[in-house]
Amino acid sequence: MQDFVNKIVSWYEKNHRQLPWRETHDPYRIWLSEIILQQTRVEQGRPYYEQFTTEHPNIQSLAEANEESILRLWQGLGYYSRARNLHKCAKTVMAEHGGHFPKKFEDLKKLPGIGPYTAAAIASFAFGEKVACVDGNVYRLLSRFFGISDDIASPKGQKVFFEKAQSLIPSDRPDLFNQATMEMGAMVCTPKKPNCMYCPLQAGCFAFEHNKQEELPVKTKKVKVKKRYLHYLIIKHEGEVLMKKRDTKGIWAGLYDFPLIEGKEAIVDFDDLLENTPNFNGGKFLLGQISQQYKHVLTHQQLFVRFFEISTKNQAAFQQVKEAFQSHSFPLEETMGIPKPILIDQYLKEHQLEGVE
DNA sequence: AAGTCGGGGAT
DNA sequence: ATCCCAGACTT
Repeated sequence: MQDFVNKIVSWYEKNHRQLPWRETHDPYRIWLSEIILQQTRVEQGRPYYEQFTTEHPNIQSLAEANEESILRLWQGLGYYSRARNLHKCAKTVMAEHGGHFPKKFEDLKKLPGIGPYTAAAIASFAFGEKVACVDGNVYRLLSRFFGISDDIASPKGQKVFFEKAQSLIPSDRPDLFNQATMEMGAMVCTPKKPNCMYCPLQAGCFAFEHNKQEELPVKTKKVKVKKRYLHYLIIKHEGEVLMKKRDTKGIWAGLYDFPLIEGKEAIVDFDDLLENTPNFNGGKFLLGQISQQYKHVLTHQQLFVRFFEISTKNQAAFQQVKEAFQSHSFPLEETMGIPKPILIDQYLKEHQLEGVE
């Protein structure tokens, strides 16, 4: 299969995109880019990479930052456990590895947030180790070219593909091979309507010959989408608003949102909403605007969300509600710097949250 | 092995 | 609407 390697590498050398993390061998920057790019498109991740490297040019800087500032930088990227593991990993590298990443694939894999793919990427791009990167692009490319129909969602299938890639990777410039397989998958061997007419691997491709581009790769994993009905209370008092840090499990872990009332169905007016809300002295609050219902779609959940704006001039009542929801009070102008789900951030930006006082 | 975790772009 | 993106972690 020397031919496969030669074709793909020479295609890469002529056609690849210029990306900032390809201009360096700094393991810190390569690691950072790989974490950002997990399940994330290059064009979505790129500005975050620029922000992170500007703000934290080295791993020591990142390790010394506090977690909330990292989450704030990550805001909008999703899969926030990546950000928390990023920070944890930086601290581990500083504390246990003298500020230098381990160089071996097997050792890299032990660090938080670094799995088989990311370990292979760092080991090959930063340190030249001969270990194959197998991401979604590579599954697709290998599956189609070689006609491999193992399920890429199963550990067994992942093993098959890793071993196939490992059998192909050349000792000379393994990093180039890894970049090339991923770039081919991203630019030519795309999920829908692959560009077979421009593909240097067209001759010899199983899927092209048998017209099975749409059936490969095989992926069984099925996602069931849950519907949830969220009712946020935006409670204000003298220019301050209550916000609550979310638990470390579930969606948006570690981010801030508002006091939340969740129900099995949508609630439309204040009376119904506050009926089941403990410690809420309705008489001391002024009920303000009720927002439209927003539909926020995630991979596993459909969220139907409505915001209820409430204010009070009574300090004691405000304190009482604050404690009832185990929330914190922030000056409105400080909410900008707090890490939030994109939904909350957009609502805050669109509604200056003035008025009702 | 199955479930969970975001937001957005392409089709 | 559906799929999936330079996947990893938890149960």
